[in-house]
Amino acid sequence: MSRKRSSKVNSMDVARLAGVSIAAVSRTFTPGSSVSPKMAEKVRKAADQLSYVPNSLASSLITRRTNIVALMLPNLVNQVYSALLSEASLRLEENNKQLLLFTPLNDSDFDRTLQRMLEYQVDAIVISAASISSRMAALCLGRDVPVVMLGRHMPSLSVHSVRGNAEDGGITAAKLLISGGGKRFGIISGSQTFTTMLERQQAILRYLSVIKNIENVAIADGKLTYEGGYQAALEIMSGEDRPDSIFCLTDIMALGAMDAIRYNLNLRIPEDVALIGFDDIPESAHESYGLTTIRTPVRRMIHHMMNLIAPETPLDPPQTIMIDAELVIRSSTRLAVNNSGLDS
Amino acid sequence: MSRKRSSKVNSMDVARLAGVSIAAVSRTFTPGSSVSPKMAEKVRKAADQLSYVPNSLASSLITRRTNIVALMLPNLVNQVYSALLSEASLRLEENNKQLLLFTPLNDSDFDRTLQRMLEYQVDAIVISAASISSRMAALCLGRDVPVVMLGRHMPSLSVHSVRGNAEDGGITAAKLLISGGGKRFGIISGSQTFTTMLERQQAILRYLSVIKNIENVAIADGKLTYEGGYQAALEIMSGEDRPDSIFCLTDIMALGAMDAIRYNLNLRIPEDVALIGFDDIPESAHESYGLTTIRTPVRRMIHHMMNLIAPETPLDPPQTIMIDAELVIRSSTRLAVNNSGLDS
DNA sequence: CTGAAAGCGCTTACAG
DNA sequence: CTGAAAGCGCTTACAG
Repeated sequence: MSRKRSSKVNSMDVARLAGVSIAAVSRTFTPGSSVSPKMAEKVRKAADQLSYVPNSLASSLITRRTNIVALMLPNLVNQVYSALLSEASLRLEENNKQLLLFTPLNDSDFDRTLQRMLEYQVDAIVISAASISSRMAALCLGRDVPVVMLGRHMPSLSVHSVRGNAEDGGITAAKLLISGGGKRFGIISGSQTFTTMLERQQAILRYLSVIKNIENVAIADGKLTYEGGYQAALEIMSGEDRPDSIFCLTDIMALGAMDAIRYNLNLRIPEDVALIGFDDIPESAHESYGLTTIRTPVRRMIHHMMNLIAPETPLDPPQTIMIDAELVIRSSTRLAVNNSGLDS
Repeated sequence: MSRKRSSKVNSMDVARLAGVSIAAVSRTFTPGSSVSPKMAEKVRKAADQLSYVPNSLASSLITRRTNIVALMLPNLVNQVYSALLSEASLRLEENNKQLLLFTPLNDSDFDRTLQRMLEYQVDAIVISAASISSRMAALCLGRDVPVVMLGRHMPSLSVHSVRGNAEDGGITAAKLLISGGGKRFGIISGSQTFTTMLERQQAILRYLSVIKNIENVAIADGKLTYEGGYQAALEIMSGEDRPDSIFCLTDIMALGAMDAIRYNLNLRIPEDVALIGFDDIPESAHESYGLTTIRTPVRRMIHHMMNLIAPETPLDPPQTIMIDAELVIRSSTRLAVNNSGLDS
């Protein structure tokens, strides 16, 4: 069978047909190796004839580089993660690296996932919105594989991290809603296991409290989904002191909240209620929504990630890269009624 | 340095510490191998002590299985692909397989991408909405790696394929718009390089023409994006014989079209114009849209894909699995004015 | 159940 | 520039 023969073609077969050593065929397929054009020509011809495909696993065994980077994402229902993945895939592809994707089912098997990444000898590990034990972090460090956390910082871990400035983002959001005349505030929050959510919320609450002396803020859990945001909005808006301004800790929840407010509660946005989100997912720009939001700087995050996983970048000391918040104003918020909010 | 030592721990180190052979350590880490509990215990202890992580690349060299399946997706801006990826990732994870992701930049390097997949010795190749040369298909077949195309069928290729029934979907959509009283029709189409788009469009046109004798259908290219759909809708609606019914070959374009119709043209949906999409992405269910659509059966597609890439499934003969269209009625279409449309 | 040995397909000093 | 040889870290008949 041609099938059997074909599946066994290796560098020796090519070498034999070309009448050269296996070192020669290895060299012609290794950019930068010293082979005469004549030799390379012979080898390539033989390789083509046999449909030879080099085994990168075997070569990785020796070179100790796989050109595979592992990426761990919590899910893809939130478009931010799609965007992160998409951008990472693009940049990696440009650099001839492969992306090995992991989306752990339950939060509990992060460490097992990490273990599998190491078994595959990945060159680097990128983790978004998930945690990792210090034991595993040490293991990665010990094996010289860089780890970068996206959108989360764990000072105790001594791994790289890249994230938006949640503190700054929260303050910017708070300033905007206040400047728009906001008096009563609500927050639709997400799972507290995501530190980013916590940081955003705390920044907002602190600003409201310290600067504006506002203490009673309605908070509801939007569960990081459209439906959750929808329900959370209904909950928040059913209270006696109905908010006129709502912070949604992610855009996807904000979209749900907007739909609930418009179509279930029949209120106007931003006249009756102003909303601001976080992330800037594509849908937020749709004319149906026009959500004002604090953008998650996906491209810049991936740009820094690429630098951090480069072999030239030392693992130690771990770098913490913080990217400034970027406000995207659309139509879900009110214009400043005066300058007091923005200046204070 | 502990770093250096740690990065060199292999089965020999473990064997030495445990006082056994390397075969023994290999066996304790290979489920189903015959090792006495006593031996396994000794080995595990030594392995833990050294933070040993087996090198799956080395073992793949011998077992000829990597447990890696390669997935090629055109992009992630369309949420259908996110859904496909998400579901595939989930199912693969459950089966202890890894997902190696490829998103080729230009259509031209599909073959090069495929080559790289083979270099990594992936167990299977899954391709969505992209083409592959017959040469590469033969190469995969020759190396015994199953290839399954998602949402596209190429009879000439002799690889597996799984897809929704585009013909049936197109007809279902046409029937619905006709039953809703549609008289003048428009189509917002996508890139013709995607056979699925072509099939949907042809099914619609054929049905309109053959069954209803409707020949002049306005067609505009929506470029498979929200913005493209928006522009295409403006274009189609600016013609003299303004359509009262529009087919959008993907939901994402339908969303753009809806926004254009409502907010730019100030027309009502479905009273002035009815729209139907294809895919059923999450946004289509949002209350702001309520898009009636023909669902792409993502879960069932991935389910079949998993079966097709199983080692038990023979590569030959290639299987073509066709999944029936599923109509999801929401509020962007009109109710049947009478039975004539649905019955004919 | 266990170990010694061959070998998976490649790369890389080393010597020429 | 080229080849012979050692070796990357593992698995698997084979013999005991």
